[in-house]
Amino acid sequence: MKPVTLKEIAETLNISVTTVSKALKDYPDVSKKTRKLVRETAAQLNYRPNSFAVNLRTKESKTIGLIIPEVVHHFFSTVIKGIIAQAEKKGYFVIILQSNESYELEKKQIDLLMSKHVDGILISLANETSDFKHITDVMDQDKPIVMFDKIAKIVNCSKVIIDDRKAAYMATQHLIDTGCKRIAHFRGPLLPQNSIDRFLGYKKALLDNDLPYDSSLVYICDCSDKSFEEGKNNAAQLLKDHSDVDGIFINTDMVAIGAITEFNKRGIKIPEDISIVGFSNWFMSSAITPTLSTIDQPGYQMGKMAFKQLYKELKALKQQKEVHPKIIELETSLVKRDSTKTLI
Amino acid sequence: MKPVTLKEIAETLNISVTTVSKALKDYPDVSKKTRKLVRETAAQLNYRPNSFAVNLRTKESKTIGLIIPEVVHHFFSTVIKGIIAQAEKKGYFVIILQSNESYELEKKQIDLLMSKHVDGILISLANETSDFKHITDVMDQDKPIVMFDKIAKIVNCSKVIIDDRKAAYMATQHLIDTGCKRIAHFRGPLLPQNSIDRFLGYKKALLDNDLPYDSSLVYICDCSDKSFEEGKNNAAQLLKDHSDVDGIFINTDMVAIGAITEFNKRGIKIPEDISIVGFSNWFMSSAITPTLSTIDQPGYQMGKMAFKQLYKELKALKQQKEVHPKIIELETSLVKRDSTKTLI
DNA sequence: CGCGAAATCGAAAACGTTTTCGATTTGTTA
DNA sequence: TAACAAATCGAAAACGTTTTCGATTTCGCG
Repeated sequence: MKPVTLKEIAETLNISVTTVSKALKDYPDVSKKTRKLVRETAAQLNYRPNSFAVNLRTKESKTIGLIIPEVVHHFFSTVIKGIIAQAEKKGYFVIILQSNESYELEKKQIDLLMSKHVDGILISLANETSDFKHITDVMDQDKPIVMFDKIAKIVNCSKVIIDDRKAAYMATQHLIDTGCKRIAHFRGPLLPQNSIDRFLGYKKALLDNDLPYDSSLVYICDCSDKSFEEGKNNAAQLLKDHSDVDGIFINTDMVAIGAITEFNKRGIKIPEDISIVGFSNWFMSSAITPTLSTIDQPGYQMGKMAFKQLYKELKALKQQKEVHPKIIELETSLVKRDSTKTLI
Repeated sequence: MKPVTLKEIAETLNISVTTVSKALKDYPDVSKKTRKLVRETAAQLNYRPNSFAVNLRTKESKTIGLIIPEVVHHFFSTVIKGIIAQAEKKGYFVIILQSNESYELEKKQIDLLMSKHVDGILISLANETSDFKHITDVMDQDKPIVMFDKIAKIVNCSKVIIDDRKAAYMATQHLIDTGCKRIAHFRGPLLPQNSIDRFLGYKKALLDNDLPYDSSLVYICDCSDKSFEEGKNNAAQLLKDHSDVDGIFINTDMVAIGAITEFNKRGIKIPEDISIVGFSNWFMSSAITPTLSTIDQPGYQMGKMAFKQLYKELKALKQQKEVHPKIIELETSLVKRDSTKTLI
C-alpha cells in the first residue's frame, strides 16, 4: 500500500540507500552487477521516485507555468496544444492559469506560480497590462520567462511573435489590389502591442498607396468573448456612418464572421459591395459563406517555439551560462478566399 | 538573492524554527506577541514557504491532473475554464495533459500524473478506451478520480455527466414534432458512452413515435479535428443514398455546421427540405445561416462541478472519511433556432 | 607477497518544512 | 509561599532524495 522508497530497496538488497540511488542514475562508481540488481528489484517492487523529495533536493519542479488571457479561444487553444505537446517531449508539466485580460489577475497568477516554484513561465499579456514590474521581478529572480503573441516590446526577455504590422500591411494591400478604394479597419483594444501593430500596418498600406487615412473609418472592438456580437454591431454602425466603404480589414476572424453575418442579413454582397479580410485563419473562416480571406497565424507553432525557447533558457541557466533573450518571428501568410475578389 | 527560509526568520528573531513555523500557522501554543512579531518580519523579509518542502512534509501537492482528449475543442475549452476557475478558488493548480483520443497515451498520461503525485485526477476518456484498469489502479491507490462527459459506466467513481440519451431523445422528438418523417442520424464513434447514448435516444424517440428505425440512415463520424469535413462528406453521401430524408439529428454542432455548409452549397433548403438539430450549443451555431437548433450542453458548469466533487473527495480522504462515488447529472435544454421549423 | 591505483561502496549532511513531545516559564490559587 | 495548572517555547525526528567525501575492497603488476 505504502509507496516504495529507496530505503526499502536498499534493505531488501542489504546495501545502502546511496548505492541504490546511484545505481538507478547510472553513476559510474557502482558496479554493473549491483546496478543491474538494483534496477531489477526496483522494477519488481514498482519503485517510483518521490517527486516531492526530488524537487526539494534538486530545486526543480519540472513544471512550467502558462498564463493566458482566455482559455476559451481558438487561437490560444492551439498555442496551448503546441506548448503541452512540446513540454511533454521534454518531461515537463504545464500549469495553466487565466488572466481574463486583467492586469491585477495577471499579477496574482504570476505570484502564485512563483510561490509554486515553477521552473519557468510562458505568458501572453492581458489587454489591460501596461506596467511590467511583475514581469521584470520574475526575471530578476533568475526565472526564465518567455512571452508570446501579446508581448511587451519594452521588456527584455525572449519573445515569440509574428510581424503583425507586416501581416496587416499584407492584408490591406490585398484589399487595395482587388480594387478597394475606401477601406475601414475594425481594430482591437488600444493597449496590446499586436492590435497597435495591425493598425499601423493598415495605416501604412493606405499611405503607401496614396489612399487617405481617415480615423473615422477605424472601429474599436474588445475582441473578448463577445467578439462575434461586436462584429455585428460594428458592421451595422459602419453601414450607418459610411455608405461608401468598399473594404474592411478586421482584427480577428471571429469579429469578421460577426460582420459577415450582419452583412448577409442586410443583403450587403461580399465581396461585390464590401470586401473583407480577417486575421488568424480560424477554421470557421473557410466554413462561413462567403469564405473569408484572412491572415494565417501559426498558433501551434507559436506554442511549440515558445516552449523550446524556454527550455533552452532553462538548460542554460542550469549550466550557469549566460542567456541572451531572443526574438523569434514566425511567418504569416495571406489566405485568399471568397470575401475578396478582383471585380471586372 | 537566496529565498528566505524559516531558519532565517528564526535567526533574526533569536527564536526557534519551530516557533516561527507555528506562529505562521496560528498555532495556539505561541503567544500573540511573538505571533505578531513573526508575521511582521516574515512579511518584511518577503518570506515564501518553499512549496517543495511543504509537499514533502504534507504529502500534498495542491495540484490536480486533468486529462482531456483534445484541447483545441470549444466544448472542452469551456470545461477546462470551469475547472481552472474553481480550482483556483480552492488554491489548487491544474496540470493539463492530452490523450489525443488514444488509449495508450491516456495510460501514459495517468502514469505521469501519478508519478508527479497530483492529489487527484479529472478525466474525460478517449474514444479508444474500452479497458479501465489504468483508472481503477488510480482508485486502488486511494487517489480520487472524477470522470466527466466521456465516462465509463462500469467504473465505480464519481462522474459529472448529462443525460445524453434524454437530450438526444428531446432533439429527435423536436424533429418529429416539426413534421419530419424520415430522420437520419450522424452519430459519433462506436465506443464512447455518450455517442452510444445519443444514438439510443434517437432510436427510442423514433420507435416511441411509431417511426421505423432504419440503420442505413445512421452515419458515423469521428468527431475529430476533421469534424467539419466529416459533416460535409456525410451530408453529400446522405444526399446520394437517401433522397427522402427530411431531418437529421447530428452528434455535434461542428459536424452539423459542416453539413449545413454542404447543403447550402448544393441548394438544399434548411429547414424546408431538411431540418437539422445539432448538439452542444457551440456559439457558432447561432452565427451560421440558417442558425442551428441544438442541445445546450453546459461545459463550464460541468468543469466546475467536476472539480467541486473532486475537492469534496480530497477533503474526505484527508479526514479519513469514507467517500461514496456520486453521479452528478447536469440539465440540458433544447435550443430552437432556424434549422428546424414547423412548415405549414 | 606487497604496493599503489582503481573500483566500489556507505555515512552523513543537506534541502525546508511540519509536528510530536518534553522542557521551561508564567500565572493562579489555597 | 508552595503547589499545581496553563501558557509558551524548542529539540529533534521525519518526509525521501541527492551528493560529497572518505572508507574499504579489489585488482594489476613488479
